[in-house]
Amino acid sequence: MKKRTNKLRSHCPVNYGLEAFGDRWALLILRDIVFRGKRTYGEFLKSEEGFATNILASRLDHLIENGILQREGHETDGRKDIYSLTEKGLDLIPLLFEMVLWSAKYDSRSEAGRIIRLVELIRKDNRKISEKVIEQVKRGEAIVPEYLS
Amino acid sequence: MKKRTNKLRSHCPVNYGLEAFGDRWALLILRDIVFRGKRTYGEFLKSEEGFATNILASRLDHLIENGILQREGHETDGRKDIYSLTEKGLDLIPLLFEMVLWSAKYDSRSEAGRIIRLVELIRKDNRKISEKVIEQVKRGEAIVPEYLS
DNA sequence: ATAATTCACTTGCATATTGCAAGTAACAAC
DNA sequence: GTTGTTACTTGCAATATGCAAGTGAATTAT
Repeated sequence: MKKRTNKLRSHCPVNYGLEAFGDRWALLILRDIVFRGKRTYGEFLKSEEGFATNILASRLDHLIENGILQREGHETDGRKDIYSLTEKGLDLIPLLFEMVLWSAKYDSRSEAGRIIRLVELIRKDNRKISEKVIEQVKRGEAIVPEYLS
Repeated sequence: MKKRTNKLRSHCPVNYGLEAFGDRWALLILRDIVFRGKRTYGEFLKSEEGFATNILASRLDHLIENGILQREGHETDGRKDIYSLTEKGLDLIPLLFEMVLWSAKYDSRSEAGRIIRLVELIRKDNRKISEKVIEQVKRGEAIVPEYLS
């Protein structure tokens, strides 16, 4: 992916977002934090899409550089780091949710079928459910279990 | 970009979206249709981010293959094609708007500063303003002029 | 105390994508 | 019929992707 060189292609808001998280992997990391409560490199590695180790490392760094993720050492295991969303990252939850809505509508085989209740809540009031989920994620919770059908 | 081979990495809704439009150029095309009323290859080419001709062609094809864009011949000029959003593509407007909100908040130099009224309307009720804008875009209108400060 | 294992990467390299510059075919203008 | 425009395609160099193997630090097992 294009390395950030302190010079954006433009300051258009869509472009800004694309440069911050717009590739085929970055938002999957955010998804795994929000939906599954994942926090470590090893957990992220175990996704159904199959991250390459160097790509995962590169994307984690990119998200940190863009202020969307933060990294801190593990409490008791010096080998591991813990990744979490910053405020800036948490504010991407409504956008993730719009993706869920869109895909639930247009992918007939979507796994969104397993969290129908969440999809309904997003459709009803994305802003409201996002605020609730932001609090959950701040506490380190995974939201999928609560909504599984 | 990864060529679609009739096999998605997964049917996760976030991944589905990423495979449909998740690279650094595709959503800029949608932006130019929605915000600027652009319709032709030549108009898309003239963006501040600077599309490469082969990349633009490739992304247009990809969006058409994914049912997000449609192409029809120009009424009177056989050299040109007219691109427009399908229903599936129009349904991405709320997501584009969430990107605008997010970037307006986190990019201190954001051009979103020029469409403050639209940003306020999105923040207030994204779904509502999106429905209005979808109708405008269906009529081929560009929304930026109406909201420029 | 030492050896084995785990975790988070890095590295080398083959393959794929990106994007520049030039070129092409169809069409419009003159 | 000639010239210019539009939407691309092509060739190729640069860059990114991703596989497989390897590395260092830390943990666990002995």
